[in-house]
Amino acid sequence: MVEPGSAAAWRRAAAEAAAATSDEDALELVELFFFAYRDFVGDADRLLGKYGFGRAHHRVLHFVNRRPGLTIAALLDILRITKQSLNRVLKQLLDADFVEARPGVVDRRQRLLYPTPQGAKLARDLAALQSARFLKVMDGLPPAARGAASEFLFAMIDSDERERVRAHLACAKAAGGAP
Amino acid sequence: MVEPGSAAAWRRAAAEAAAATSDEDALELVELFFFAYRDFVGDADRLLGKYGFGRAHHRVLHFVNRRPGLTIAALLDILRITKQSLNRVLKQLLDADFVEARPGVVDRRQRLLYPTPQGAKLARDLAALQSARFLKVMDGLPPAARGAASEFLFAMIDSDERERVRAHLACAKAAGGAP
DNA sequence: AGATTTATGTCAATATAGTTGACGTAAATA
DNA sequence: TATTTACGTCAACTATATTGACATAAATCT
Repeated sequence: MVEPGSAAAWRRAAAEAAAATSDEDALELVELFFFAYRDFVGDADRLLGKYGFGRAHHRVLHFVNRRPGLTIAALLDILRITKQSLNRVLKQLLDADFVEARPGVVDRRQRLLYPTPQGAKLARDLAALQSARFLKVMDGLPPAARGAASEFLFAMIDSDERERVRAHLACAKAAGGAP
Repeated sequence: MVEPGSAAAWRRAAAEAAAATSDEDALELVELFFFAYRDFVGDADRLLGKYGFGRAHHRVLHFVNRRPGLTIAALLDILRITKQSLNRVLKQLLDADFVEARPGVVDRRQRLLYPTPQGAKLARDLAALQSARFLKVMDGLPPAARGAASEFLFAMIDSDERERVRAHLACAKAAGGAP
């Protein structure tokens, strides 16, 4: 493919082969990301269907379980939806006794959200499904590549959002949410 | 953390530190994947809004542009939605002259879908946005980790779907779709 | 103490993206 | 000729989100 005598062409090809990610590679990554996410959420969708819940319920239940005592405002901030949209889903989870709301102790206007025992169980089951996919993938990856996957995902997040995500992870870890 | 004298505990800790992915790590990956995808699609959403289109239009336009001459059936197979759902968005794309349908030459029942010039341009602009995120991420990653990201995403796809995805990518590459 | 802000709830209308089910039509195929 | 295939379409429905307006109780400011 490299024409003999063309130093520029050779240099270009060498540079590409060495490290750079081409536009075509990037497009492939875009599509792989789409397909990977499609299958990733598919696992949980099937289980949620048995309870008459959807993805919206999953997200709420997940974050409530992961950070018990979460306020409405904090949840809205994570999910990036309006309170009206959240309220519909949250009310169903409260009615079905998967989530419980207690008035805040320091600020009684707040409603602190906690998973009920059955809520925590469903959250764990859903997380187990999705974690299982990751565990299997990581297990099949060469050890050196494992840290890369996590680094890669973190880098995919908006740069001005990374600190908040990092804080959320630290907070969840400290709370010992659904381990 | 490692109690002296406990060989079993030491071996466990060493094994974990060496390679294994813990349940807590897996949970973190689940959340990172959620946040990464949220921001990834956010880029395109903003541009689509200017045209009055949504994510559904994006997906159709993307795959039509990537594999010109795609049939309805093939598109349904990729998107995993019903033809009624596809038809609504597809009709809008046809009406707005972003996609064109030509009767199949070998089988005249088929409608082969092609992007119009302005459809191809929008598809390219959208792809450029999302590719840019990947290019930036890959550029910031150590060279050794770059291949890992692609491998990782591919491994995240359902095992019984990987062949079809591989075929799609090969097909798109051969067609030279929107490079 | 009274005024204002904050955290949250709620009603109503609307949009987008998807579903199931039923029926129609033209072209390919057995 | 009969059947299957590829696609279109009408209708009713669900899920998830939006905007806008208004209500309430608790915290906070002056």
